[in-house]
Amino acid sequence: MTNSPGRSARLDEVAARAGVSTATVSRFFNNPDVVAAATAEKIRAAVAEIGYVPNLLAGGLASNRSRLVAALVPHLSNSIFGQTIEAMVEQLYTEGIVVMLGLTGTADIRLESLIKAALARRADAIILTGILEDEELRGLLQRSSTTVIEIWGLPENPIDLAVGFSHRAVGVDIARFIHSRGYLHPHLLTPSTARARERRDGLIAEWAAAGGAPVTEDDVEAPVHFGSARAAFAKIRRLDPRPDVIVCGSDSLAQGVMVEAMSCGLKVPDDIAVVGFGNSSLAGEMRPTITTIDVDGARIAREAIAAMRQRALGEDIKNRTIDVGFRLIARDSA
Amino acid sequence: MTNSPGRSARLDEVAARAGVSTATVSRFFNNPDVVAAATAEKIRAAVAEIGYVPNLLAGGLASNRSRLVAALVPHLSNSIFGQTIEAMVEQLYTEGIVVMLGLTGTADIRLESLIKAALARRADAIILTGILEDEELRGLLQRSSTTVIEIWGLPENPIDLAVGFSHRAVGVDIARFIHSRGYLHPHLLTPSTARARERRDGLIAEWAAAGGAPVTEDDVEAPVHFGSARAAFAKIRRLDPRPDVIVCGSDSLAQGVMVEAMSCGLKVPDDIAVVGFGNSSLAGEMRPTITTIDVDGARIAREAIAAMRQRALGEDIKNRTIDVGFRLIARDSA
DNA sequence: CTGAAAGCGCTTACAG
DNA sequence: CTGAAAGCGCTTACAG
Repeated sequence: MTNSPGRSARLDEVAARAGVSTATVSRFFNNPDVVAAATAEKIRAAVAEIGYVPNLLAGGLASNRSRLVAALVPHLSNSIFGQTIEAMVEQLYTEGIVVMLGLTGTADIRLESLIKAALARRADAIILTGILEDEELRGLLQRSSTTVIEIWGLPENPIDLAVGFSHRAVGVDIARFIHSRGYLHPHLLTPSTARARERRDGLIAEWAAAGGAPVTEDDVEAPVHFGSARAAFAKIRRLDPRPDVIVCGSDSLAQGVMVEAMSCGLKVPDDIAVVGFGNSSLAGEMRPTITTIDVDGARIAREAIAAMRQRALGEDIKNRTIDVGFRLIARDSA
Repeated sequence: MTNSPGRSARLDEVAARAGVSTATVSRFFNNPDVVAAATAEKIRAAVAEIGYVPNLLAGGLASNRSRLVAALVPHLSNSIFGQTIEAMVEQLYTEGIVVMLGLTGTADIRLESLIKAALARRADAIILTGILEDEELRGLLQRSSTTVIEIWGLPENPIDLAVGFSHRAVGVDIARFIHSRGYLHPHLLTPSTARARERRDGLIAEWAAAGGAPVTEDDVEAPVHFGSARAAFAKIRRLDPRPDVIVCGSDSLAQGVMVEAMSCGLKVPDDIAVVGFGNSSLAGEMRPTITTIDVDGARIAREAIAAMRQRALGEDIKNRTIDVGFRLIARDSA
């Protein structure tokens, strides 16, 4: 609790005060089991008296461990990734690892410089939500010793590790579901992202295979706003035959469609059914409740962290790809 | 584009290849204006050939600049802070500064260890959204050379710098607004956070001053879910006299109340009016649109970053506190 | 505009 | 269980 402002205490000052070597103080922080209880107590006291906070820049340089994980997502707001990021930050926090948040937006150039920023800080791991096509960047990542974990999707050729689920399978499941419920004219509202398009493709293929009538569809610019649904819905009303179920690329899109439909006097699901994606909290709380796809974002975070830990321990990782699956939750809206 | 996996290239390898000293390569990255064009070109080529990515752990240690800003917020999901975080990450990105995201939740212990984590990484600045009471922690921050910026609120005694607005003034403005609209029985739905309570206090004081009838109220546990509104609304219906306007601590709470009210056959605002807070995108897009308080989260981010920059340049900062204000946006819901 | 060299504050084999 | 010392990869006065 001493120290003049500006200069922070160093490890050797703690060591001097505790009457031990710097090596021992370092061990006290990084490998406490090996230091004797009495020694630890002296160090603890010295740390408290001096108000010592270790310099992890120096520590990271020396140990080659930054205790920093980079999480690169497209957006934060209205984003389904928020859940995974939140889970990741919370879980990593308990091990003293911190998350560097990178927002890639839709520009590839940003993804590139964010990856370099993460590499420059010697991030222990880089979590990627986007799909990285650039061969040069993939090579840069592979040559680095950093653990790279692609989450959310399930690339057939991962850069390093991957934790996610098959978006195509989601589309297939939704097709089967709406078919089994007897809907005849699905309309797809697909955000302009690669993953949403995979789901769309799966749905259309399965729907056609089941002998369904042609599907109508519309794109919605990502990131999706609650209100993107309005313009989309106006178009839908003019369609002939009018769709009897609208499959939305996100829950907030679904919610927007429902609010619009209901404010036009239509009943959900009787006049028009709606399916969402993501099982955000509002899906269960909207009236009527929203039929959607549940993805366990916290589990994705857990599996990713478990993989990092194995890597850090130098263990061999058998499954480079982990499928966490998903669940279709049938509620009132469809 | 060479290098075996595992070991990354060093600055001296670039220097050797370019035929210059390490000092010059370092200047090329950090102070490019001082290196001759021809020299710069040689270095650029060497960097590309080797695929060099600087080690910012070493750079930060040597220069005492981490290029890391810590942003500590309570939550990400359903959070009004997301907007500010997003703006901050985006703006800092252009200057090569990265954001460490800390989630403080509601436990003070987490705030403490997150502050220490930020200090340990020698963050160039620490952005705090919560209110920090702990004297010891305040002292630790003040003794450090880190710039501390409290955002969102406007403490009368800032640790260092503050950028935000008066939550009490928000309450006062809402009281005046609902009074001017002729509402008689406001009901307050207040999330259990310090800031929401300041707004509540301001509203109640002003309402009383204007001679209004006693206000009814209820607390809602933070973080507020879209559906927290349901239970709250059930209680409201039993109130006598029944409130004619519900002042909600957030837009999603307002939205939840509206959905509930409408599903009970009540008309908004005729049977019951609703006021939100935050002007999230859904406020303008809900039907009816939501009367709310707009806060310019991006501006908060901008002002905070401007302050950091002044600090970094060693300039004197005249205003330790910046009030960015807020606006009441009257829409259809009240 | 450029270079030689000291220094930033830790960690970690190695030896005991 | 502990210590002496080399080393991690940069930056930056200082001198030219």
